[in-house]
Order: sequence, then C-alpha cells, then structure tokens
Amino acid sequence: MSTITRPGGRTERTRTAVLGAAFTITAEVGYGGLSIEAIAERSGIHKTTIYRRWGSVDAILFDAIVSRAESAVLLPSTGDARADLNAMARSVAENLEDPMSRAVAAAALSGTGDGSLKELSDRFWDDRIGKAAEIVKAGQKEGQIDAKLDPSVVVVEIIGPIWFRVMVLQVLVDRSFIEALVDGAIR
Amino acid sequence: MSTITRPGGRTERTRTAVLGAAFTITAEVGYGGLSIEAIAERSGIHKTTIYRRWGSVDAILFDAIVSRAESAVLLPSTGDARADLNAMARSVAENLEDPMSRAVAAAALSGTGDGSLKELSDRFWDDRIGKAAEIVKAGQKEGQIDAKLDPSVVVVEIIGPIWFRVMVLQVLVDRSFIEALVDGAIR
DNA sequence: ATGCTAATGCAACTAAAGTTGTGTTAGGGT
DNA sequence: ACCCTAACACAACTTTAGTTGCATTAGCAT
Repeated sequence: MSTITRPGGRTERTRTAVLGAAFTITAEVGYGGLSIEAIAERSGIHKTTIYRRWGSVDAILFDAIVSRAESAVLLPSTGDARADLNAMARSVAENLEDPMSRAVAAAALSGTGDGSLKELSDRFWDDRIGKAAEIVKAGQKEGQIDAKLDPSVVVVEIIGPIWFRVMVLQVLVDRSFIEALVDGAIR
Repeated sequence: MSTITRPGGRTERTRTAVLGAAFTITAEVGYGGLSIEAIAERSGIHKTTIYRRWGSVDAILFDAIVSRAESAVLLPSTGDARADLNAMARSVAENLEDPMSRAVAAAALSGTGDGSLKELSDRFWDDRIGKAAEIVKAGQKEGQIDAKLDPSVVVVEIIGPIWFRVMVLQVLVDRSFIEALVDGAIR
C-alpha cells in the first residue's frame, strides 16, 4: 500500500470499487456483517485480488478512512468560543452517523488491537481533540472560559457524552442536549 | 434457555464450563478472537452441545452477562451527592476494565443489532442510568445540585467521557479526571 | 508500435466454521 | 431399584473463509 508502482487507471478503479463496496455493505449490515467475500461479490473484484492487496477487513477499513481523511471536520473559530464548540459538537454528532465511522470504531473496540487500526484511531483522535482544544484555549485567552480548566478535558466532556449516546445508547442527540453539554463543560 | 426442563448437575456444569471458558478467552484475545470452537476446546464441552444450546457467540455473551447481573454496581447514597457520584463514576470505570463488559459493548457496536443483544444493552443502561439519576435527584432535593438540570443528562455527562476515554481513546482514567467530570456535570 | 511486468482473474486447493444423524450418559420421576 | 428421556458426545457431513499456482490483462517505459 505504501509503494504503489503502478497507480494507473485499473489499479485505482479496483481500489475505488472495493472501498465503495465496503462502505455500502457497512452501511447495510455493519461491521459484524463485513466479509471479504461479500466485498468481492459486491465490487466485482475477484477475492484473490482483495486478499492480496489488503489481506483483511480491517485493512480495508483503514484504507477507506485514510482516503476520506481530507474531508475531515472543519473546526470553526469565529471568536465566540461557545458558538464554536456548539458547531464542533454538532459536526461530531453528524459524523458519528456515518456508518464507516461506526465500523472503524467497532473494529477498534472489537479487536485485540491489530496495531495499525489502533494507531490510526490514536492519530485520528489526537488530531481532532487537539484541534478542538485550540477553540477552548482561544476562549480562555478571551476570558470566555475559566483558564483553570484543562482544554482537552473540556473537549472530552463534550465529545464523550455525544459518542456515548449515539454509539452505546443508540439514540439521536438533539440540539438542546449538545447545548447542555457545552454549557456544562465550560461551566 | 428460557425453559430448562432438567437443571440438574450436569447441565449446570456444562453451562459453568462454557461461560467460564468464554470469559477467559475474552479476557485473553477480546471479542474479535472469540469463537465457539475455541470455547469448546477450552471448556472441554463438545462443540455440538454449545451450538445446540446457544447457537452463537453473542448468545453466550448474553448468557454470561445475565448470569453476573446480580453482581451489578451498587449505587451509594450517603446523602453527599458529590461523593456518591464520584463513587459511582469510579465503579463505572472499574467495570469497564472487565474484559467481558468490553466484549459485550463491542458486540453491541459490531452487529446490525442481533436484537437480543441490543435489548440487553438497552435494559442494562436503562437500569444503570436510572439508578444513577436517583443520586442526582436526591442531591437536587437537598439543594446540592441545581434543580433545573436534567438528572439523566448529568449522569451521561459523567459516564460518557469515562466510557469514551477507556473504550475509544484506550487510556486509563485517573481520580482527578473523574472529579473534574463530576464538578462539571453538577456545575 | 512493441516488450516488460505489475496487477488482476481464474480455478483448484486447504483450513476453519457450522450442521445433522445417531448413539450414549445421567437427571429425575415412578 | 427401575425406566424414561433431556442433555450430551461423537463422527461424518456441508458450508464458508482463506490460500496458492498459473494464465491473462493492461499500465507504462522504450
């Protein structure tokens, strides 16, 4: 995956087909229903090819996520920390509705820690929490948020409950819940 | 499972052996590494028996959890809401370190919702959040907590970040983090 | 255009998961 | 003590997942 010697048309087409099929199937039956054979059938790509290029379902998920990494959540910074955090929280909730995000999360939780997936997960959250913490720091600089609070703890106080509600309790989050979270986190 | 016509010695012994093996294997390799064949080998119970009585790994997990349901978290009520919530939060964190809890959570997240597991998960959380909310309500009655706050939201504001840190970020929670959560949740 | 070979397709194989039919063991009632 | 049968063990089977050797296709360089 790291050294693509021939990134021409066909190689890219099979990649697109496989990742697309993985996405579709995940949306339909979830991580538990994902299998390489199913992806092969859906994508029209022979299973041998998939086994040789990726080797496992988790590796496909890894690739799929990395390929969509550029479309990450954009963190606003209007100067109003409370509004920015609310917008950030909403984008987190929306992103969690993405079946692929769910699948990757489930994969990370299911495995013994395949290693690469754990690493991906770590980097993803480091990045996202770090960026969100910048909003908190800006708010502290402006005096909108208590300077004694740990920025990353504030972020987890917002993201954690959203994650918990959507993924564990499996109920949708409404606007008022998010606002309550933000208010509680910044006191 | 519902109508046990002969709950005598042998039946109970195989049940204990199977659930015990399931627990041990889960602790070692996690949910992803669980298979009925492995459980059969470890427990010494023939795989045919397991397939006939349970039918799937998820059903075994279901049974294992139900059989330990009585050893649930005990919710303290000393009258000091803050202290009680802190104790509750710590027990949640400790419980999450239980590999079986992780496995059930992963199973619930992995599947399309096998139905029975989703139901188990729902009942489990309804019960736990409901009991924890009682602590909050008591605190509100005593004037220790703002009466305008939604008790179940307060509970999720405490449990959610703990869950998120342990399960997603996969880092341990320390005492100060828990205290910060409780303080934030009850303002 | 032509040749080289990475990438894919195909079929046959091994391994593991899951199922079914039949005989055996041991609760629990009489 | 005896019998009945639920629960279990065993073996053979079917199905699905994963692997390997070889033929074919199609990027890409010359």
